[in-house]
Amino acid sequence: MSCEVEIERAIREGGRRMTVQRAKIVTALRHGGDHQTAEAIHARVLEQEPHAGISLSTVYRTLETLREMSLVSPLDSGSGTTTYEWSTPERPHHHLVCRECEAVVEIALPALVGVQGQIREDTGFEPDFDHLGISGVCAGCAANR
Amino acid sequence: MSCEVEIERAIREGGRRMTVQRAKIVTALRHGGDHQTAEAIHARVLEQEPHAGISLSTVYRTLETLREMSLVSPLDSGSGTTTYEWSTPERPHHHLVCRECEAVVEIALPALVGVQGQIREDTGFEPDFDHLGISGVCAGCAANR
DNA sequence: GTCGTTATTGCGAACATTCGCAGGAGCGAA
DNA sequence: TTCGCTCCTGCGAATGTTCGCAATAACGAC
Repeated sequence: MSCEVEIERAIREGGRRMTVQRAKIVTALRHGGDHQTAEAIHARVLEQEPHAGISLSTVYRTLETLREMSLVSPLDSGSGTTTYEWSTPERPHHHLVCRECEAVVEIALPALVGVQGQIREDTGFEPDFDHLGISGVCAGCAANR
Repeated sequence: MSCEVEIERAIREGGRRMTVQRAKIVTALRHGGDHQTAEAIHARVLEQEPHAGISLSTVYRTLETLREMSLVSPLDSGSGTTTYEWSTPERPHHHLVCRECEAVVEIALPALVGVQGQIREDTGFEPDFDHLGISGVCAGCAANR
């Protein structure tokens, strides 16, 4: 999923429509770096085109649509705000979110594939293990106690 | 942690105070079954004592306090409301939350202990793996597509 | 190009949760 | 028992996010 044209085609599949708003949100997401909040994406769109008049609701709805298509991954940072990043299936990773300082560390966890298989066999449930947000306490905060 | 007196002692440790509000919330939690929302706990307290005048903020704050003490486990059901259950360290389990029908299935995942060890070794991060909420799609919803 | 269907948008209200503040209450010390 | 410190509470406002609705616009069919 490297170029905007491919994304447009992906959006059209399944009866979805390509709109100017969606195009702008996708561009903002892809050029704005990782872990952006909905508010930040909204601001970025308005900044580049002040008369665009895009609404925050639309940003949220588009992000939800893109998530359904596995194009973006939300990350609940624990502090009440959700951040979003463009999916990178070629580089699967998870996030360790510190409950105290809210730092986020990326980590690859290939061992989870086994757990995923176990869940599938035991229950038939298909877990979303491609982008887990794991909360806990980071090394720094643990030392500070 | 079987009886209210022990809980009271646990709360007092660490400079916390035992209040009537906290006692009522603990009772409501322990007698109200699993996976209650803050609103439900609040309602249960008021129901048993209509003149108690306990506020919803206090319910949220008490739940947060109890979570810090690992006495309750929150579960984000994905639909925007969080449910709470009394911790059962003697019966460790996780929750599979279906993204489509919101059904919740409990599952034991002893294999996660290995993953926990890997995270700890690689990063020094101490993950909260005692009560994970794993989202995905349940067998029924997967079949219905 | 025009038309009709219907997905999508913007708006404002609703929702669940958190926060700031001033008053009240718990608990240790005397 | 009283006192004082400070933790806790209730209130109302603020937060981030979702929802309902009417208006708009995308896209396939002709």
